[in-house]
Amino acid sequence: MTLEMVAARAGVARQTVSNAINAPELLRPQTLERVRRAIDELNYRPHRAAQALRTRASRLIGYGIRPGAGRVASPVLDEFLHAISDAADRAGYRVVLFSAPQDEELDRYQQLLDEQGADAFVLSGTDRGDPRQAWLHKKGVPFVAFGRTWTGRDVGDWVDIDGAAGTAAAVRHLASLGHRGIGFLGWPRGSGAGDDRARGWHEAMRALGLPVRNRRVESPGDLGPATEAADRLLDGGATAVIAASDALAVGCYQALHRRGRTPGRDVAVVGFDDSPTATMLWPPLSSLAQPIEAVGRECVRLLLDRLNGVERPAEHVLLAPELVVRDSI
Amino acid sequence: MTLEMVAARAGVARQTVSNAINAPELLRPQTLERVRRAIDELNYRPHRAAQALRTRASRLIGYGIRPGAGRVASPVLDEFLHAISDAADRAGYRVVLFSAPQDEELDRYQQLLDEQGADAFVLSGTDRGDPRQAWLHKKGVPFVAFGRTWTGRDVGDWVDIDGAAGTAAAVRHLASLGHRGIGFLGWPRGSGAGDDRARGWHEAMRALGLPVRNRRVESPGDLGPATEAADRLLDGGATAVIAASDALAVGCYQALHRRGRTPGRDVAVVGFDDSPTATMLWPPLSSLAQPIEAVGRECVRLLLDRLNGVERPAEHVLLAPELVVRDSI
DNA sequence: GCTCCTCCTTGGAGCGTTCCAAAAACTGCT
DNA sequence: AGCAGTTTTTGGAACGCTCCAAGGAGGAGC
Repeated sequence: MTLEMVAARAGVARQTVSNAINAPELLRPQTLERVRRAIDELNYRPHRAAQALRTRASRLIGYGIRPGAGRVASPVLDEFLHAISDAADRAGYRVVLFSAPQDEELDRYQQLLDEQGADAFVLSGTDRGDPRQAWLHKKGVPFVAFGRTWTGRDVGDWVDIDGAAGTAAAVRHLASLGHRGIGFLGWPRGSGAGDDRARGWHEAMRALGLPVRNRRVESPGDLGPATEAADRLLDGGATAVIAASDALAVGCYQALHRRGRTPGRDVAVVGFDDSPTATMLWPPLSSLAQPIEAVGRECVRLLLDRLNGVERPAEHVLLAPELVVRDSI
Repeated sequence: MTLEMVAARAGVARQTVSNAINAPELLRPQTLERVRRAIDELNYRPHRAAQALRTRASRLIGYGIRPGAGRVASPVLDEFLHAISDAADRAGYRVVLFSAPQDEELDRYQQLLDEQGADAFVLSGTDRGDPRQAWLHKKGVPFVAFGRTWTGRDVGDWVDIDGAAGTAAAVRHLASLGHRGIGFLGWPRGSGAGDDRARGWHEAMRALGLPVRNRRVESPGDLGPATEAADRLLDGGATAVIAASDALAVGCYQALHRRGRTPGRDVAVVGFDDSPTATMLWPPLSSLAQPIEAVGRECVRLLLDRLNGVERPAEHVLLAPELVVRDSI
């Protein structure tokens, strides 16, 4: 099925059919109608490779995945991919996956560009000093990142979760219930997202005039270490705990159980991520849900700007997580 | 960067460079060497769209995702996508995502075929009577499914987790520890995977001469219902419980806690899926881990056969889950 | 030195689309 | 009806690659 065949059926020239699809305003209404009917009848769809060859645009968005990272990589990747793929689809783009082992990451991006296998990229799992942003920016390749580089010198568009807004909202919610001893159970300083979430807690506490001294603890790991860190908060008399992740919140649950206390009834606990685990705990864990769907949509929106040649300074979008209240409060 | 430019540099004809890449055995060693050097020096990579146009093959593998399904859709999708994308990459293929809402699913597959946006498909989330397999088979489109249709009339290749082998292994493991009252906590009859897992438990029990009467319960939902179902097993004196999923196993944990009993010490509990939640529970839940990575590799292996025109009857691969023993046993 | 044969290399054509410039069909006005 | 100006339609060329059939180089045999 080609343009030529549609053209024959509609009794017009090849180019006229092409125009009917790409620039319908050029056709006389009755011609357009005739061509459209032929397209429908034949169920014609343009051949993507031919379009790509001629227009030098693949209409594909590259998404590099780091093999071996396995299930720990990013628990939300799944949903994020759904979201960007869905949003891209609506704009006529598709997401193509490629493997990008960390040691030859940039080479793989280069390869995709060389073979014109993608017009743009979506990055995720960005961490402090990720080289990809600067590299892509220098090459003038459109891209958007889910996550900041935390260097303060971001050169491209990004969308991220406003961790600070999330923890701050949790603080305010807990304070409105009468809590004054609200602790923060986080990771060691140095990680961008971790520090951000801690900051939100800290600022909201100060804004409310609540004491922060000895109310912040750091856990180097998820299970045992988190339990010990939570112990310190509880020893200090905290009546509520906000954790930087659901996994850390589980540590707090353990610490409470060991003391014969019950999350929710005795001490309020709030996690972060709203992972599937949250509803499986008892009592169900309240958590800050990341609006991943919205992140994906925003990423694609920003990317489409670039793909359409819109000139504007780098845009940064922060989306606030939503506190999902369950019985742990 | 085109073939022509590489040819100019190597002092040969365009076609010779193409041969150097696609049929190196046709070239005299010294010519090949010369061409290879030119390719390296210029960092040449064939333009995928041009290749696709000429060879009528996009070297893309389509993966349809059902939008809106969200995080519940498939907890393992993430890892699976990594695996197939990685394996495909090694064979020069890439995975392209497209949205396929359930109500117009086949149309979307058709669309991709019409625009030659993919040469083959990987299906997942197949359930009883999934129409996609038969449809693709009729059209002669290469595909492979992660999961059976459970109709007994599968027309194409598939790879699946051997649920029965998993639960059977769990039964044998528990029996070897001296358990005789081993219960099965499953879903209502009618789901392919659920019945399969129940069957493995049933057959292994009988093979070991252990009683199955009143040892199988069904839970229509995850949390409350699962706890009640587990209660019935415990009332019946079961000393070990094998659950059809980690979520159900959590129900069993609840039932035990309510009775003041401890999983592992008092009653052994085994889940299925080895989800991230398993390690976050206390005590850490033993579970049957699905070899998703291997499933992905096998899927791609089968698919490549078809893409390379290998003629053979449909092949079905069953991969056994691995029992990950933690403190809940 | 010539022919014949084999092995290697080459130019032309075409995949299906869009760009471009030119032709054709209209329109309104004399 | 004829003309200029505008709108609509058209055919040729090109994107970068691989297929195909034909050309050239080199070696064996006379």
